[in-house]
This record gives sequence, C-alpha cells and structure tokens, in this order.
Amino acid sequence: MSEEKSLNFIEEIIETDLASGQCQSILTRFPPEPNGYLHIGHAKSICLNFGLAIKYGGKTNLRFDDTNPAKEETEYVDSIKEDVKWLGFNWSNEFYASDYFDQIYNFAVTLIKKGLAYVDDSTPDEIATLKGSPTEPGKNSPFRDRSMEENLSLFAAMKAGTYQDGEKVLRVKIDMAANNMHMRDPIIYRIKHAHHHRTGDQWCIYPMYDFAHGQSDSIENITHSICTLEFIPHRELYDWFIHTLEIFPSKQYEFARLNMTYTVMSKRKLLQLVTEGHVQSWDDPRMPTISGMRRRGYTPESIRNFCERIGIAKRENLIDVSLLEFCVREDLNLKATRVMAVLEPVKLVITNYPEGQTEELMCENGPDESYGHRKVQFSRELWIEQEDFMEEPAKKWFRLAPGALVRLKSAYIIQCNHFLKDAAGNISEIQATYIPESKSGSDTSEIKVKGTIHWVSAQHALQAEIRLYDRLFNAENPSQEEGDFKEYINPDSLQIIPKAFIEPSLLNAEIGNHFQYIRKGYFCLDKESTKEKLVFNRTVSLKDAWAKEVKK
RNA sequence: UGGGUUAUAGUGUAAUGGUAGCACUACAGAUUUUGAUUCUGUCCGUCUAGGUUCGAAUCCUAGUAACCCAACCA
Repeated sequence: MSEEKSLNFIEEIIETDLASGQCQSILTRFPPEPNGYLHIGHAKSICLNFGLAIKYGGKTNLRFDDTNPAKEETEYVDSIKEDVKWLGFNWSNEFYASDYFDQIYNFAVTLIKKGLAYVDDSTPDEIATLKGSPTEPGKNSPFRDRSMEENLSLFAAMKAGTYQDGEKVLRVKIDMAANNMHMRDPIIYRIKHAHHHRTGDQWCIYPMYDFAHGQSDSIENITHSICTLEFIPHRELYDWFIHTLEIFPSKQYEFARLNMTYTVMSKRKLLQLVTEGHVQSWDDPRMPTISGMRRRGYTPESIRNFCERIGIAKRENLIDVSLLEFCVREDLNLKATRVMAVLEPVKLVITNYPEGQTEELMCENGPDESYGHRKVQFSRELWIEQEDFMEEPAKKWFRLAPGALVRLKSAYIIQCNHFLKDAAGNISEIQATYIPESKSGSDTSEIKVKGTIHWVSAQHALQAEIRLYDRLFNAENPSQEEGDFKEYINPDSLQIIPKAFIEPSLLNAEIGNHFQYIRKGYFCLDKESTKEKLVFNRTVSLKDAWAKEVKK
C-alpha cells in the first residue's frame, strides 16, 4: 500500500481546479530568457512545471522569453534545450515569445483604441520622477491625454522606425496613485534598434515582460503559470491585461526560489564568475549550472530527486548543500562501478612475494553480485595511499602501521615489517609480508583484521590527472555577506592531482560513466580527457567517519 | 514612514480545530573484505503576548522579524 503523500500548495490548487471543472487538463510552461545557462534553481522550476504535468496528465511547453534582443543569444537557447532534455523532460511545444510579436502588437493597438494606452515622450528620468515612490503617489504624464488617433499614428511610427531608442514608449493607462507600483501606468513597449536572434531586424519595438509573458501564457492557453515570489506584485497587472483584453484566463502562482548554502544562484553573479575568470566556463564543475553539474558527474536522477525533497512552498529558504550531496551519493552508490585508484601514492613492497610474479584477482564491480566482477593485476610492488600508513598509529587506527595487519582489498592480508624514509624524513617505501592463505575468496587463515585498504599494482597502473572540487564559496550565504560576494570565493575550490595511479580498466572510461574509487569518492571522466592524458573529476567524496574522528 | 508575502527542530518540509510527523545534518551503536553502503537509536521545534475552545501550529486580537516592490531587465 502506498502512503498518502501530502500535496504542495500548487498541487492542491490544481486538484481543486480539476475537480471543479475549472479546467479539463493542465498546461504548464517553463519560460526561461535565453540570456544565460540554466542552474539548479531552474531545475527546481523545471521539475515543478514538468512534474505537475506528468502527475496530472497534462502538458508542458518550453517557451523562450526573448523580448530583450540586447541580452539574448542562440547559444543560450541551445544550451537550455540540451539541459532540459538531459534532466529527462520532454516539452510538448517549443515556443518563443517572439513568435507572438504580431499578436502582442495587435493587443497594444486594441488597448490604444480602448483609450487605455498612450505614447509618452518623457525621458526615463521624467517617467521615474512622476512615478512617485511607495509612500508617495505618482503624477500623470503630460502626454497621458493624447487622442486615440494620435496615439495610433505615433505607435505606428514607433514600429516603423521613425524614432531613436528611448525617444518614446507606449504606456498603459491605469492609476498613477496605485499602491502597487507596477500599476502606475507601466511601460509596455520600448524602442530598441537591435538585432534579435530570431526576428532579425524585423522589429525595432519590443514588448516589456509584463506585456509579453502573460499574453504568451494566454495565447498558449497555459492554465497554471508558475513563477517565483518576486513576481507577486506583477500578478495584479497580469490579471488586468487578461481581463481588459478579454483573452484566455491563465492564472499566475508563485513559489519560493531555491537558495543553497555556499553557492550563488543569480545569473548575473554566475556570469561574473565566468567573465572575470574565477571559474573556467559556464560548465566549470564547480558551477551550480546544470551543465557544470553534469560535467562534475551529477546524474539527472539525483537532481530530480533533490528537487523532490526540497519541496515547494512560499517561504524564503536556504537549502543545505549537504542534501544535494546526499542525493548524488544515494544515486551513484547504485550506479557507480567500483574501481581502485591511489591519489597520493607511496610504494608498498611485499617482500615475500616473488619478484616478477603477477596474478589476476577478481574484484566486485558494485555493491552486490549482480554488478559482476573484473580482473585486477596484483604484484610484488604496489601503490597505496600515504594516508593509509601511520608511523605512530593514533587511537582507533586500523590501517597500516609498523607491525600491524591489514587487508589489501580483494587480495591478501599483509603485515607491515619495515619502512624507509627519504632525506626529508618522508616515508618513501613500506615493506610488508603477505599471508598466502588469506587470499580473498579462499581465505583459510582465520585472521580477522579491522582495516581494508585499496591499492594498484605499480607495474600495471595507469597515470591520470584528478581534479578535486570543493565548495566555491567559504561563506554560507555569500550574497548576504558584507561587501562583494566574490570576496568569499574559496581559493582552494579546485585541487589538481597531476599524477594519480589508477587501475588499467579505467582506460576504457567514457563520458557519462560513473565510478566509485573505493574509499575515495565518486569520479567521472572529464570532457578534456584524452587517451594520452586521462582526466577525472571528483563528483563528491564518500562520507568519511574517520576524518570526523580525527577532527575530535 | 505605503503596499505585498512569509514565520513549525541546525536546514528543509508535513500536520487543513483532535497523538507535532518525514528527510537531511549532528551524535551514539550494530553489521561490514570500502571507517562507504545498510540497520538501530539519540538530541533538537510550532516568532511573541493575550484571547476563543473540552481541545489551537491551525481560529481571533495586538505586536515582532525576514523578504519583495519605485529597470525603456526578465
């Protein structure tokens, strides 16, 4: 029996609408402006809009809100489509606000004819001054009472290209004393002689957000137009246009956008990180962009799951990034192939293992038998992690130390007898003897050890560059700290290990594969990797109880 | 100092007048050929003050706090 899962407030509205016959089926839309790359905050909106349609048997349109040619580019359109698809969603129609420029223009003409819109020659400063303030009512523009005929011809002239940018705007006549600033004769068309990525130079006037978004919703018969909280004050205007133009009554609902600890989420700030070189690119694995997360090794499932768990509500939130990490570990635990890699190597010599001898050992590829096995070469000289040996073992230490017994994963139990140091006093070689009858799978030694460590055979190992990522910011909420958010960038967010030793099977790794380097974390092949120079990204580390123990 | 929105464990999110639940985090323990996974348990909460009611997170009154709104951006 499945448990009754509680509904979020939007699902409640939808169920009410469906039950009352307010609508037969639902139609939502995801409406990005193609002026940047999608990030995890957009993923929340995507999962909501598409998820709702899937849950209630409706449909979702992908609509580009491309009404500002100065900022928008085809590159962004392409990346957005790729990211939505990668997340696992299919839109039923791909639309553009620019598809509707003719209709929107006609809506404006309708408003003029109704005496509800006028051409204003005021400067931006004059318009701002007359607008008043939240505590002071605004004043009417001197151009507010132009005749319908004059407005019609002026607006036609605006469209025809008679005027320069900024010379005139079209405003709607509502109420200059309204409490809601958005109702004080908002501008609905401005002149912009700019090349549009889709309509080219066909237009030199473009509708503003408030006169494009709701109209597009209505043209498409969107039933539930879901946006973020900052658009609440726009809703009154949204409804006013629909009512005044007598068009399909789409309804707007608002939810709280995603904020996450140790990251920034605004497109403006993310753009700055890229253009100022704090990160390499939009898809830098440290970026909270969908493309960055994909490159880092996140899976669509883990992101969708995260979006499911954070919930939908109207209060401001700051989600702990550890929830995201939990979600990706949970998914990768089931998907990642287990392999062995040594990031910070030290030589281990098995002194009683014959020189020149090698043997193939069977290693499990995953958490249970169903994942199968692979063969891994074992030999006298191995690489192990420096951190798995302690000259003077700490309390509760159960890895390698002088005299200590430990198991080499999938191989033998060994005992450390000796170690060498270089001139600088660093441990340069560890020597041990192995117990032949302790072989993994056929262990008759009856020896129990607490520790198991990973290794790679020195003569068989491949070298690879490994990139370890940490949080991009040191502050929990960089945007809310004093000063510029960039002051809180973590200088150690990227650590490159130029020469790690990895097991040979990794030569066949492909982009999109996920690996668990046993005891080290989840990794994936980076797009910069070549057969000559392998490059891996750490998606996320494993939980590390020992590291916590050490901190105490 | 106008208008709008929101207040539930450390972080999120449920409970729709009737046992404050779930997840993450933190902590403790069991299992473990990954100090992973898995399993078990613990700590911790209704913004404040009044009121209505047999009973209030929920209803009423008065406060308080946070966020949003004065782009020819979306």
